Amino acid sequence: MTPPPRVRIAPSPTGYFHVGTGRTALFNWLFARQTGGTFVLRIEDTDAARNRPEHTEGIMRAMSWLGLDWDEGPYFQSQRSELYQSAIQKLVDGGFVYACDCTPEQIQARAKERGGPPGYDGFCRERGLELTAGRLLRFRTPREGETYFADLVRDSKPIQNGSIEDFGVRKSSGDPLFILANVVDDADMAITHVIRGEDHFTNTTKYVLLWEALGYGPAPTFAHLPLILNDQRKKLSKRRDKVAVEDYRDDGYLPEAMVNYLALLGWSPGADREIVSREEMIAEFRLEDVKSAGAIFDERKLQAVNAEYLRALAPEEFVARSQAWLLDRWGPIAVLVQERSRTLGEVYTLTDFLYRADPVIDAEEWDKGVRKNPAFAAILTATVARYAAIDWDAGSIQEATVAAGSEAGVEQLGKAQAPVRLAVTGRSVGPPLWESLELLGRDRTVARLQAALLRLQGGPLSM
RNA sequence: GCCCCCAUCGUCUAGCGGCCUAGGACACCGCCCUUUCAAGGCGGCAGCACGGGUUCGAAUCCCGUUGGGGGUGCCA
Repeated sequence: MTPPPRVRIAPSPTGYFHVGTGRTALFNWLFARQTGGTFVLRIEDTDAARNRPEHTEGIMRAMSWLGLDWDEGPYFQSQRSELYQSAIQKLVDGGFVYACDCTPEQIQARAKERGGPPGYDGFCRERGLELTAGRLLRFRTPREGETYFADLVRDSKPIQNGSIEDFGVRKSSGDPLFILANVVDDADMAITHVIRGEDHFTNTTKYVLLWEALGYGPAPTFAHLPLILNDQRKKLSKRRDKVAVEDYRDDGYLPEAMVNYLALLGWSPGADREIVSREEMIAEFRLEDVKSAGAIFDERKLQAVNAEYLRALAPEEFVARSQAWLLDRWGPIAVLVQERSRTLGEVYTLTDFLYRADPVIDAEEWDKGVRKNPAFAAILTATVARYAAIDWDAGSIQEATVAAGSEAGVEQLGKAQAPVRLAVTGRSVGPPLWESLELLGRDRTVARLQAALLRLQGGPLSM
């Protein structure tokens, strides 16, 4: 009998939990739960520059929200350096690595000069540079032979070792590079199945080369999952796509619906079913059944799935869960409207802009605001531009609004913020604006400003 | 450029040589139900990228073409 599998999810702390990471975590989790295996959480934080403790909390919160409980960890690569150092020493002793002092510029320049492909050309391979600190260590990729790994999801064929460049394993700072830490940890944690995104497919050949050099025995089994794409068929990117799991949580999706939808991206329960319980997924999930083509993330379909889950809720539970969601949004702003409210009813109208898809625009106040402020449009245009480029906190928003105002020739803060307040909240009075915008979020704020500009274009005719 | 992967309705997918006149879901469009809007029911629109093979038979296997994606960092 083979021992139960050990799998892992290994996110790097980048500040949010990517839906692709969520799907990968889910498939690992399903596999572990189904086989009685172990699901390990490992934080890959070898890049000290990008490393922040609060990001790790975000990862764990998102995983918990999705209901993906881990059995071991979190392990932190930043706390396991002895392990990597001894692996590096092993590579040094075995003659598997050499020192390199080329700068990226030099490497690039040489590539350009010879007109060949970019990438490292092996310049230092035979220079016999001393393996001192301050120098990058590169893996001496065999020139002969080929390397192969089997994949449960997609076809893979042997790769000519000669086509693999001498990749770095230790930074000049002494810290391990991703590939090294990744291999060492998988070996140390006895990972049996590496289930990860297709973007790691090419890395896997290097992974196996390293694994063998370190004498770790049989390599794990691999399963490279199809990428989740945007509607341009490109890898989902933070810059232009809604990629953070927490954003979907904040928009009011149910975690069980999110999990169900994510499972449908690359896998199918078959028999013309789509809505399936967690238990059914655990029972029926097969890595071998995962599709190998990329899948576009379609929020409309997610909405439909979510709507089904919502309708299936018992009424009391629906009330409880929607209340909790409402409270989350409204709580932080409540205290800010206390001194502005004459009745509890007004508390609602002063804060409704936060949890409605679009603000309720009071036509009278809008017309009056536009009439009284010749720079109305100019201010909105200037804020749209500035809001895109700032940190999203109350202080920065205030600064940017003041700057936008003077750009539009308005020095009074009251006048500069009025159009923004009208555009975003629909009213001329309300809670403090900067905090309101911070809570509302950059995307929604900017979208409303743009909608207001559009509304303005039809404005003069109707006045 | 080079290496690798992928290819069924607009989108997510079922299909793993005959059950395919290609099924389901989302979206869209009708009709029914309904005081309204949803939900629900019924129906419609829409796809095997192309070209060669293999086979009695191909969406399913093979080759090529085209198209798409990923990788090509002292990021992970």
